Amino acid sequence: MGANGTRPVTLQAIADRLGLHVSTVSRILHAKPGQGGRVASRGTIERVRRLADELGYRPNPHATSLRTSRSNLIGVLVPRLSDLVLATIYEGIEEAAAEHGLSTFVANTRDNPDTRRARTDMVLARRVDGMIFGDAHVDAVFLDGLAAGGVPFVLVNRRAGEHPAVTCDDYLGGRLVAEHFLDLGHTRVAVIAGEPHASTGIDRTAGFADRFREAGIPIPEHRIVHSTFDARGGHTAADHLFNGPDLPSAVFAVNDFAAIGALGSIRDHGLRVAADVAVAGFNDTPLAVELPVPLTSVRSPMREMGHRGIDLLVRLLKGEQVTSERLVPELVVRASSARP
Amino acid sequence: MGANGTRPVTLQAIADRLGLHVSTVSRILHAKPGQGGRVASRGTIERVRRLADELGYRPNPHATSLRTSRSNLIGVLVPRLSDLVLATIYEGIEEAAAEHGLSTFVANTRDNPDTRRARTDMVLARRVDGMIFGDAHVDAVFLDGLAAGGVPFVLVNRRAGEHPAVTCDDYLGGRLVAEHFLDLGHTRVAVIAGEPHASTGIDRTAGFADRFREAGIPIPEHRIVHSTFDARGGHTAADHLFNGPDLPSAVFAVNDFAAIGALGSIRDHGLRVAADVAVAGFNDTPLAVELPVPLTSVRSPMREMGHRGIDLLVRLLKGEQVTSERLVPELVVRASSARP
DNA sequence: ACGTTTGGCCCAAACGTTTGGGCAGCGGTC
DNA sequence: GACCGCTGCCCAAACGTTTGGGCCAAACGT
Repeated sequence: MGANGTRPVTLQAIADRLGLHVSTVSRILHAKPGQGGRVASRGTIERVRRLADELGYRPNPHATSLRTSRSNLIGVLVPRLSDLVLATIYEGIEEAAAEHGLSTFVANTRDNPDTRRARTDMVLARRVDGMIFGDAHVDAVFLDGLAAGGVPFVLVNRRAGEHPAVTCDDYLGGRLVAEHFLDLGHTRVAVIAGEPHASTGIDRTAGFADRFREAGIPIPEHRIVHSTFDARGGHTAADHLFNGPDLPSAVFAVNDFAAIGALGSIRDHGLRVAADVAVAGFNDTPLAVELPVPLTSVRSPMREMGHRGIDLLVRLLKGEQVTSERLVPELVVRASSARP
Repeated sequence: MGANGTRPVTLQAIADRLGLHVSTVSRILHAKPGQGGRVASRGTIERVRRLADELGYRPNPHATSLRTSRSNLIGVLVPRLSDLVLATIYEGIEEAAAEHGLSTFVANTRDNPDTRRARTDMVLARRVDGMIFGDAHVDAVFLDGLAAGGVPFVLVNRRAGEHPAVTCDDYLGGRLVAEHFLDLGHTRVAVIAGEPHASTGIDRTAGFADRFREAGIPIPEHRIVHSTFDARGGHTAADHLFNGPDLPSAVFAVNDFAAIGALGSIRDHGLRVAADVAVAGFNDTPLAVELPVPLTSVRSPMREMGHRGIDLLVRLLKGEQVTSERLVPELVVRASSARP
């Protein structure tokens, strides 16, 4: 644009100045260096290239998209960008997209079906080439519908149905924490399990619970409590646990922020972290290490997930067959789960 | 789109089915209800409208943009979305943009001039109608150039030069904290001042320092230390303060995350928050209240800033004269600055 | 009965690209 | 010297909209 500036320079403008046809200029500026057959004479190519960047030629993406019906745009839907986990994943997506010459379009759905529907429509109306969902619900009915409609997409962070997804191996992550708690001799453990529709929470909880069951210590239902993925949700859930008669000696929160909320609750209940109750989180956000009692957490490759998500989508758009990927997590032990 | 799906329905398709001309259909579907002169007969309008949404007509934005050279796209640049403050502001931007029928395009610049330049180019190449910068540097040379180029933009969060900006009244925020520390009787205070190129850090620090100077207690240079805006940066800066011989009794970090990092440092130095050293942050992020020692902080209307930013930009795009806005902050006192 | 207005619609150009077909001229082969 | 295959370029259509202008018929005024 440029209200005061010169009109943007077009292929036509370049062609006119050089006495060439617009199509010739188009081919020249288009041909990737490595391409096969030469498209014009050495000299012409040179002149066109020079003039193009002397004039600062920028192809008009709308014209291109109109003509080719490819927008090089990717729509990304996340529950909320103010969730550090998703924001970090999105940073990975953006980086990788830029490497592929793609631009991304991100929208918050708040994990709310109506908003998701509305935002998806908006994004689709923009004629994106494909989508990435970071907010999948395990019941994949929405996504099934979309897939049936022929929209190419991949999932990140959460899996759903058989749709291609890049996730952390959440089940394994849960097992790692369980293993650690078992090592410490904990038998009365609790889980702050996140939202029931998110595969992350489900799988992390399942891995954790399975490992304890294998150790002969099944976790009673009332010690597994759902929550939102933020500090406040973790606080509320932990209140639930600590108001009951059956105090846990260790708590696994499936998300660092929920864990921080749990720390708040523990404080409010006059208990001491580690000494009275061990706490572990998930994702190993940068905050974990800075907390007054540093937080044990499972490191998940968030940025990497974004990268892989784009890679997967790009392959999908090329028509390749793609399969889900599961990245491996790593337990980082800190003072919040020190040996009592 | 829709690999398997039907071709998207166009104006032409609707026109053909109804024996009308495409231009007629265009006008009908375009006319906002409240518009003046009728554009077609009642009956025709009805038939077109009905068929359009029966077929699920979606205007092709590329064609529209090509024709009108308006994209209804806004480019947003932020240092990093994984900074909760910016992510929250962006959520506000997105909400407000959606209300105006605009879509937003966000990119991370990492506060790095080269990346900023590159991302700006990319966004401009997409022919956005306007931009919002959340990463302005006080030396506005980059923005001056852009403005000279005729690109319409506004700033949020940080101000720079005379460019229209929506900010928090950071200076006032700094004063509020100073006032509070003075009330508590602190005389040896320090500031973790953020990055020297960000107006937020500068103004908050200035407000704080000015108030202390007015109270006859100028703050020595060595107790004002710069830092990045994240936990690690705050930690490092605080280490600086607490490794010296001249221990402060109160620390103002211009950002909650830096404050959290300071908490980590205080812990490492065997000091107790509040009892030994008071701490205050800025932004009142949701984490502040959950910390083991809840954090005193200045609440800034982040989401609101996003809203106002879009409003300002929209007015600017309409050609109106716009002026900067400064939203008022509020001090929230918590245990981290309890009376010793 | 005859000009003039109005309602309702169509025409065509334009926005900036991409791309399948051409069509000259030129160097070589038989 | 007829033929072939290049090289280097041009032509024109198409993508889906928007929009200034026009045209026809009906309604209106006197």
